[in-house]
Amino acid sequence: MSVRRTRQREIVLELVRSTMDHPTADWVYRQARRRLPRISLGTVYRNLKRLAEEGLIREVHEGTQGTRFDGNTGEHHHVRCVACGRVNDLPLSVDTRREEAAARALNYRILGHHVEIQGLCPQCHDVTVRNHSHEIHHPPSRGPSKEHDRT
Amino acid sequence: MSVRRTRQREIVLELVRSTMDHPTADWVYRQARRRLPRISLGTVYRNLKRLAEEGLIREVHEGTQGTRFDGNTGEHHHVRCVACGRVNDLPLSVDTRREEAAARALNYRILGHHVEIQGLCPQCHDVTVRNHSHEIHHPPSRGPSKEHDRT
DNA sequence: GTGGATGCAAAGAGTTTGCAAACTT
DNA sequence: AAGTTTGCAAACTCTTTGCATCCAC
Repeated sequence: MSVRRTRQREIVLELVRSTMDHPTADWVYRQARRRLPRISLGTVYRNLKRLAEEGLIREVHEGTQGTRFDGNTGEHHHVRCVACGRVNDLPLSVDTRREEAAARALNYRILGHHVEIQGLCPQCHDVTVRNHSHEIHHPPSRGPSKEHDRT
Repeated sequence: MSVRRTRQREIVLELVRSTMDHPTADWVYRQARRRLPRISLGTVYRNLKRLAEEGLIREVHEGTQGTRFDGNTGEHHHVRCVACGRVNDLPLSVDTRREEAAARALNYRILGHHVEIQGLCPQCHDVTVRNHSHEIHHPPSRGPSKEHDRT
């Protein structure tokens, strides 16, 4: 019933909090293995899920490249690169009162909201321009290029 | 190169447009089979993907229960039930200019935005209340109850 | 006729889970 | 000692793909 403090749990939390890159489970796994070579992917998933349930980290869905995790649990929103899947924080807040009123009118009980801006990150934009692609305004829904790996 | 008009493509598009329920690929498949018993799930996926690329329908991600499709391509936002995954449209628009300015400051090229309100739909709210669960404010990230199937 | 689209089955991601052993309290 | 958590591997879900056949143009 109670939460136990294990090295794996500690490392997973530390890693998610260590970066603003909204890492995927796999990234956390690969990093964690550098400090705890025997850690398993299943354990990483279990810890991520639990930490999110406890509210210590946040899950970020949207995009098809798998769930991402966010160590910043304060109120903020996201920009997502439609090409590589990268996510960055946006500190400002939006007024969603009208949406929430509309949702209430549908008899929803409102719990929260999330704003996501979609775009091309600097790197992907450069690539697109360099290839003088015609697809700037119709980028593929699944990222063609792997995300520029930051470690 | 050119798009061919096939019965499968027609039916998939019709089905996605026929409902405001933001169906999953599987729902479209099950419905389509009633009219075209030999249609395959692969074909449904291929058509959904293509129709989305062509802009005739829209993909809605977020939530872990798989991608959903939206026949309404006009500007609007969504409420999602965190318990059953159901999605409804919200007609109003939000002012995201400040977010977009922030994204631009990060050198993103902005392509669009999406606002999602999270909540409990009427049915799931009722269930939660009836069970006097303690989890109203911490609902599980993966829906426990299957979405109330509307055919 | 020709190239795109389909059905089928197999393969791929990403994520979850059962179980015995290991560890936390 | 009691009960959690782990590692491992198998299982699952959702989605994509290879390929021979089929069909729209």
